[in-house]
Amino acid sequence: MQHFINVILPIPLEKLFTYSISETEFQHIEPGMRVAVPFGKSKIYTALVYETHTNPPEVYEAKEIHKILDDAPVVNPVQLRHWRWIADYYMCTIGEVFRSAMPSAFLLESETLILRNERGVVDENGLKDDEFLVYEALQHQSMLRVDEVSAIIDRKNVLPILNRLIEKQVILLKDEIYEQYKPKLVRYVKLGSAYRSEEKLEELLESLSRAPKQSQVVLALFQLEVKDKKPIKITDLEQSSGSSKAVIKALVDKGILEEYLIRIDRVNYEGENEDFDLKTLNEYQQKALVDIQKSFDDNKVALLHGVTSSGKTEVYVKLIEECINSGKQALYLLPEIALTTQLISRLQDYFGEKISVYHSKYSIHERVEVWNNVLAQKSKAQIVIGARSSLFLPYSDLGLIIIDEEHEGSFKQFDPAPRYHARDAAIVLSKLHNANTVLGSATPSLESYYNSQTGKYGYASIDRRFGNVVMPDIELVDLKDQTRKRRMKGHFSERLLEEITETLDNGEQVILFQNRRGFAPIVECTTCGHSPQCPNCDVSLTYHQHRKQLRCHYCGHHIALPENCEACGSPTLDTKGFGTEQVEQEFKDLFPKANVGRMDLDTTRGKYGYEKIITAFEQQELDVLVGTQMLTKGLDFRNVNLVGIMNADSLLNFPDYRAHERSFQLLTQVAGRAGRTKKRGKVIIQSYNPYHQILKQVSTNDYLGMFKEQLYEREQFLYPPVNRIIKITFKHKNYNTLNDAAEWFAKGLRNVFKSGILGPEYPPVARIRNQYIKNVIIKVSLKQSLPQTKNSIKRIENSFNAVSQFRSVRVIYNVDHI
DNA sequence: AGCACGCCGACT
DNA sequence: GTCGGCGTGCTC
Repeated sequence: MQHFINVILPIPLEKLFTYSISETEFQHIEPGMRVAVPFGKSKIYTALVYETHTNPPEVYEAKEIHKILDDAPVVNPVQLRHWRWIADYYMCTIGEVFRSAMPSAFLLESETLILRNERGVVDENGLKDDEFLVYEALQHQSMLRVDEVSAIIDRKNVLPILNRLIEKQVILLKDEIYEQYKPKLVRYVKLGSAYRSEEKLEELLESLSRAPKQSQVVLALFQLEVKDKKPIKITDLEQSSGSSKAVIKALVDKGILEEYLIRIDRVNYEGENEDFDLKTLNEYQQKALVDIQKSFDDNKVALLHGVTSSGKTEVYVKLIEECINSGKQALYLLPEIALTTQLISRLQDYFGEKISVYHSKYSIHERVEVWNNVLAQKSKAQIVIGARSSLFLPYSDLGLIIIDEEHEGSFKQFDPAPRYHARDAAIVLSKLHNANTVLGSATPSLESYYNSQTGKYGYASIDRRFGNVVMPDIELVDLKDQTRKRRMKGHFSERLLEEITETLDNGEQVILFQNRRGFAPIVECTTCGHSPQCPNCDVSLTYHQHRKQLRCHYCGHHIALPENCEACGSPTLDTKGFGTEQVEQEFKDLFPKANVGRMDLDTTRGKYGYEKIITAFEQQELDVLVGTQMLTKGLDFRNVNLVGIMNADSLLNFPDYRAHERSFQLLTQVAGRAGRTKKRGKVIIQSYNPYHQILKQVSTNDYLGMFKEQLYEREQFLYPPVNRIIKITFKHKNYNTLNDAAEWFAKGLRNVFKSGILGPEYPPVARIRNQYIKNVIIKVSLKQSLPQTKNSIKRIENSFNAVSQFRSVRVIYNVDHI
């Protein structure tokens, strides 16, 4: 009997692929294991076994697998069902879900290596120039990679040449597969076996008397051994002996020390392991906890609506505690930017080593380790705290999912497919595990609040700040008025300056918020009005002061700041608009004595990027922190008493139906950073339009008013939560092709759906990386069947692809686009 | 998605 | 005359 497996490949193809396996392999292989399979003419992919069977495919001969990569499944059946749901709901392939769900180190890569053919007889004169170059290179190097060959002969397509060289017996090819994950090994030292006895030791020290450095090392080693009674890392020895690697190496070479390797986990909690007593909840938290549990009993998702610094985390901690006491796993999801050391160490205080962290700043190796720990149901991974991708870990027994900062748009993956919403996908996952779900926020998304109002979700609230700290006092400042009266100094109004002065005089800290998005500093010629544009995208270049550069935020193109206007030649270039950099600069000029720090994408690169700045601010080395939305999340600064919002209008004027909701959320969250201890905090919001409803609602903390008003608008214009939307994006490098294609598709949609089709329209940035972009939005009524709607769309796409002209147009679906 | 195959313009 | 452009079709 023949045996086969159907596998998922990490490529955007809808179908599963069938490979043949031997009887022995059949005994061994289970769904969820990885196999390496040949695909196409020359590629080897990591595939995931979906099922095994004995039905030979009818129309083709199945290839054999290359090899089995796992002894046991690394993905479980619940995950596969979850992936299937994501692929269906978000209109992508299961292969795309597979690719983004696994740590990249699990998806090994194959590479063709070029080796000398030792047995071939080479006629050097019979080689062409480029062939000779490769031949020559192989005389110096035993092997070459394909991209190296391509660099040598300065051409992309190297296969014809390689084929000729194989024919001429110059080279051989070898397929190399890399398993990317390597366990981390740490180097340890101990005393060489020859020196273990007392007298030998004395002899040794004697003999080293003329090598003070070396004897210092040996003595330090003793001390460490006595102190810790644990193996000693080379790095520790180096440190405590105050000597160098070279000295230690000399001792190892002499055989006085022995070096050995121990495999260790990269992800380790190294804090104190004392049990923290959970503070008892106050009455409001307690009430919320009871309400949440009530929702759980009704099998409902619970929405926890608690104002900023109301102590939601303590409620989560109680829930997690309960969950892990029943032996189940718990997942705490947060937006990437809210995953700060502050929060993690706070949770580690409660749960110690039971916590694993998983997010994008972790290395691929660390991710594999967390994955394996979850898979093995190790207790150190019983609680996972992470960003949206931690949804994909191989949980076998989830009891609780917490989605904190539930309203955050960044839970929706935007760029590579699957374009999933982690909150919604988490709710589905939770259902698959029969687990409980809590959504938490100080400013719930309209969707979630709506669901809690219709009874789909349960609802719990905390409307008081922890310790009865009062909500901050929010003051609106009219920039128009201030400008007219000439009271502005740069971008600072008189009121804001007064408050900053007072706060600094009191030895308290200030946060200044400027969201740079959509209002970046551009350069403009004051003579002709020209501003430098990106050659690849339809945007003005933005000015970055620290490098004196103009940069494109979409494609990364950058040039040095020109001296003269490239259109009219006048040296009258001036910056317009402002971002965090400019706020920082102006502030320094106004308050030369204060220490100011800046927190935005530019200053927080790297794994410890945020931490440096946050710690400096926390320890009050900085008096003022200027930043973007980054500083709204999960940060708890005790000594901040003033928050200044430089310009609220850029948020409000965003061309998008969610702009108002988002502004309310963002401003409320930023305002919540002020006055987290006894004293009442102060917030100043500067705006040209201080009578805007949203600003009023922010200043009076009127969530309900905002909800009602926004919901009314959504109902009027058929937007979520009363309707679903699917966005289709078309991209092509040719302007006309794109327009024709988008129109054609939209017409097809209008034929089927009659109403609810918007567009095609250009997005605010209509060309990125030389690709023109158009969007079509489909509003899908909640009564309409979603699967049927998607089917209709796919059918239109099929006929669309039959038009040869349109085949090269990229079509991207974004279900529930935010 | 990649990647090879196949048919047309600009150059060693 | 070749190199390399990208349109087209396929991958078990």
